[in-house]
Amino acid sequence: MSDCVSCENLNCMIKKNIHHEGIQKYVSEKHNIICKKSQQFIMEGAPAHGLFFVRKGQVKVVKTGIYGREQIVRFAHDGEIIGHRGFGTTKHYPIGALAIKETHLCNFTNDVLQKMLKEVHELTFDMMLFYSEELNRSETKVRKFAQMTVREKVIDSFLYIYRKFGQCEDDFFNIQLPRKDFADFAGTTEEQVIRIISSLKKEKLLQTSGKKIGIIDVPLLKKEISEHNYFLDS
DNA sequence: TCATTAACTGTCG
DNA sequence: CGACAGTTAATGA
Repeated sequence: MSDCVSCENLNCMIKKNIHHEGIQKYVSEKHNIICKKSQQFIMEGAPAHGLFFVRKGQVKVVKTGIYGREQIVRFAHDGEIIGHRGFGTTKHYPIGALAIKETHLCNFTNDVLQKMLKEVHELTFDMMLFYSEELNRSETKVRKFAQMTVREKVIDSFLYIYRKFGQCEDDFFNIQLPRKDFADFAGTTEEQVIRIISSLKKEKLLQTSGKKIGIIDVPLLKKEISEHNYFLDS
């Protein structure tokens, strides 16, 4: 349970490199944390105390905007890293993070992680790939916010959720999010999201049932935004 | 059951 | 397109 050897999460880069010499002693120093639904485990602006790996669960990463408006920076699930920008020279977390549903986390202090990265180079390489991807995503996001209409941003958000979390055979996302969260992620308001959802429902591209949302026709929905945007995997 | 939260609608600037 | 107000539906203590 606590040592990564028996961990079932194959997406985790620690797990991937667990066979390397010398990593074990660091792994034994990590902390296991269990967060209940909607529990916040990183406070924006709080002193950084390491980095979190999602072992199992769903997390949203949040940043408070200038007018007190909340922006969802990204979502994360099994195997992904949270709080990585608090690592290194940064002394405070620039973001907040909270569990969407019950989530199991592994926490490494900066100190332990630093030693680990200096020793296990394959892990360092995987970290670099992660940072590189993150940068790529945020660059794409800048363009999205600058050039897309609200409708396109909302659709894009749905496709992001679809890519990331998928949906079951009944065509509903494998994650439950209130409309407000879609709004905070797409950079608009809850009302706009609601309106776009109902118009997409009329077009038979989307379906809802209470809080559940799902895409009926993925290729068609993609077409809705690819008219103006050369759609790359963001 | 009541009280709170979330989903939706209409309107206005 | 966003902000506000107001109604209805769902949720849960």
